[in-house]
Order: sequence, then C-alpha cells, then structure tokens
Amino acid sequence: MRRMVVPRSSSLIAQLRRGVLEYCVLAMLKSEERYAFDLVRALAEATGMETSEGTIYPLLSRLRRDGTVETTWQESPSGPPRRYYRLTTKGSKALKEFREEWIRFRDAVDVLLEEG
Amino acid sequence: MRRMVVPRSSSLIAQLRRGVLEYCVLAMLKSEERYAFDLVRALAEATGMETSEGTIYPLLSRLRRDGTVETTWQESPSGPPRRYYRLTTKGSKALKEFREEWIRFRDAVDVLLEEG
DNA sequence: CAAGGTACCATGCGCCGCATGGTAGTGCCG
DNA sequence: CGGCACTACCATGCGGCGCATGGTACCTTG
Repeated sequence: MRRMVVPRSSSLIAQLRRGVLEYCVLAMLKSEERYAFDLVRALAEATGMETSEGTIYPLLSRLRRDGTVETTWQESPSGPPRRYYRLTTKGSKALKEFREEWIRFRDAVDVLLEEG
Repeated sequence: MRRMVVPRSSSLIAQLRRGVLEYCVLAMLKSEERYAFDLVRALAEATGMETSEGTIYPLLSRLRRDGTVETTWQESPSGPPRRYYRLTTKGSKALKEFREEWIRFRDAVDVLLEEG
C-alpha cells in the first residue's frame, strides 16, 4: 500500500479530519481490538494520518460515552496496563451508516473539484 | 411548545463539510462569477449540498478577507443589488492546492473504510 | 535511583458550519 | 396606497471536535 503522509501541523488537514477521524478509528477497530497508544501508530502506518494522544484520548472518551466502543483492561507484558477498545453493535452500525454518507459526500466533492 | 429546529451544526454532515465547503464554493466560482443567494441554490442543485445563508455569508466574508475572492456590485433586474464574487489568482491557486490535498485525504479514508 | 519509554487522562483554545435575527429594495394584489 | 412576499444583503453567537498542553504512573535499564 502506498504511504500517504498527512502532516499534522497543517490546520487545513485538521479541518478535513473533522467528522471523519472518529470513523477512521471505528474502522481500525473493526477487525481487532486495540489500545489508544497503538491506535496512533496504526493509523499513521495504515493511512499516513499522523495524530497524537491529545487527539485520540478525548476522541475515544467520547466514543465510549456514545456507546460505540467498549473497553477492557489488560496487563501489558512490559509497561502500564492497557485499555483495549472494541466495536459495539452500535458502533458497527454507525460505521456502516457513515460509509454510505461518506461515499455520497466524497462523490459530490469530487464532481465539483473535477469540473473544469 | 415552540418548534425547535434540530441544529445542523452538530450533525454528521456539518462536521464532514468542515474545511471542504470553502473550496466547494471556490470551485463553483471557477467558471463563472456568482452572488451569494445564487450560490446556495447552485450548490444544492449541482451537488445536493444544502446550505443556508447563515453558512454562506460568513464564509464569503472570510474568503474576501483572505483575498481568495473579489467582488463587484451589480444591479438586479428585479430586487436589491447583488454582490458578485469571482476567484482571484490567489483563490485559484488555493483551489488547486486543495484538490491535491483532498485526493490524498480521500484515498486514505477510502482505504480504511473499504478494508474488511 | 534517575532517566526514558510506555500508557493513561483532563482541560482549554480555535476554527467554522449553522441558527438566529435584522435591514432594505422590488413587485403584486386587494 | 398599504401590506405582504420574495429577493438579497449582513452580523453575531453557539456548539462540536481536532489538537496542544501538561500531568500521573508503571516498567526497564544503566
């Protein structure tokens, strides 16, 4: 997979991520449960979206409050315990609905940008 | 009880639009100059993006401040005078740069959402 | 035991889409 | 003519979310 570097210093990027990053996280959790620190690394590796803990933790807290993810504490072989996140049924449904919304939105933007 | 309008500002769509709507407007102005009221209609017609004056006017004010658009007043055949907006060189350049940023971002999201 | 890596978290700022509400010009109908 | 609807402009404030900042604590290593 080609690596797409998205610098976090640009505020344009931060604006683009609004309303999307949340579902990128849900998508990352679809196949396997992960802990926050790992999510930051995995997101960067998979998509080039370089986020930070300051982004991820408040986001995950909100997802937990919304009931789209649930968590379990697990011991680490070395280091402090980790809180593992996984999708709930609600989260899985939300992700599915977002995918359709995203496709509509993406196509609308593509049409506009490609004209001319 | 008064009818309460569910605010779009907190909706999924409103979040998605962040950082994008601005460039959709620039894209609409690429081929021809338009006035704000018309832009709302044209955006809805061309892409299904239903915005409102409360969105468009503050946005256009910002674009003008940033120097990405410039305006001229023109008489209307019927009704109050219209402020017509058109792209500046700076605006055209910004639009072009955004297009590349958008493609990177879009592809990254697509990869994530399509996995699994 | 000090230092550094790992891992957690709360809090506040800034941006921008949107709702709200206001002003004014034109045209139509009773 | 008076009133209303439509067009067209605009300023202001709220709310949500990405991000920076800064803090705590566990474990390993020198």
